[in-house]
Amino acid sequence: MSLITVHVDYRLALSEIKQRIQTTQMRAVLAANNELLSLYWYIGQKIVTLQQAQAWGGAVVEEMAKDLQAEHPGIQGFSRTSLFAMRQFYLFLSPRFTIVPQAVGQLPWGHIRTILAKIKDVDIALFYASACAENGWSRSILDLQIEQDLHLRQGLAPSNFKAVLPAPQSELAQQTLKDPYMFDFLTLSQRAVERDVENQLVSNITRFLLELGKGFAFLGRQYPLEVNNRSYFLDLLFYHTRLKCYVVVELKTGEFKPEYVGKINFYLSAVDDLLRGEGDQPSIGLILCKDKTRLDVEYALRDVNKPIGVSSFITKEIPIDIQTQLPTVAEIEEELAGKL
DNA sequence: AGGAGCGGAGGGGCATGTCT
DNA sequence: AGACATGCCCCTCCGCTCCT
Repeated sequence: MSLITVHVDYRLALSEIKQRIQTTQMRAVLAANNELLSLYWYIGQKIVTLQQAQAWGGAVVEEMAKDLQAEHPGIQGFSRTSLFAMRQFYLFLSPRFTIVPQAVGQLPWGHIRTILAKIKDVDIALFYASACAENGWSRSILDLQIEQDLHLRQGLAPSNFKAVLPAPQSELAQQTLKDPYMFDFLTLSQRAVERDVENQLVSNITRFLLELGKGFAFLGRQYPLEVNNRSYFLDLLFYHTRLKCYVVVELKTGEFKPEYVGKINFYLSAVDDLLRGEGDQPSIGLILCKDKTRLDVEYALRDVNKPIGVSSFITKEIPIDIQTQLPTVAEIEEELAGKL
């Protein structure tokens, strides 16, 4: 056996061990978290049972918090507030579940408290719990997604995926698109043209990718394609790692027009011919426009054989009347001078 | 080293319910 | 009706980790 082979074997083994250490650590943390949540569930259940059986109120919670804290001075997490949260946790989920549901068991306690505080419907809560576990959101991102009603937008974009893609791929593709997209990190005037939107999207690429969702890998803007000695440029090009296909995005700052479909259809054929590789699924088109009517989109997509979706997007626009009402620099300086 | 981001925790206080 | 109890939400603080 040559030295080089030994070297390669060793490197391979080392990387496999490293990976195993990581997954074991992760599983241990998850298991510990699950145990903790089971404890919280149990305490919540105990409090509810006591309150029902003895017709006790919150005073018992107060008392229990005091006693537990006195009993375990080093251990945190048993304050009055925390015990109330455990009680709420149990009351909320116990009509449907006898133990901590799987999606919820993967979340940190702080995330669960956020969901409990903001969501009153069990199904919607479970939606956010699984989305959060799947995407690894921090608490502030979870907050943002709830505020922007992700559960109402996911999978709602009108498309022809069902008609032109085979079953599992069409379902997955549909779930990937939202309607509308929230680009509220963009500040645009009424006259914004496509290139402005594109510029801002690219300079806010982290927020943009977060809003698009998991799996979108950014390949470029104004991506050049050579067809028949003529150059065409795609507004934005992505590869979706889970769908295993290219995603062509066309930006329109105005209302949806049927001819946009023809254009993106052409781009999709070009991408399928020039870029699509052996294992790649058919490329998908997404038209992002400021406005659309569902019927227009349905007609425009009806007899198109490339998978295309249409979503609108919402930005933080500065209305004209406010723009003209904004103070001038001189006015601000004057104001400041008065204060000092 | 220190700044930023994250998650855990608890205090303060508000809204509603209940008792006198 | 007013006083008091109860439930729980918002905000902030703290400690930890990771990155620069």
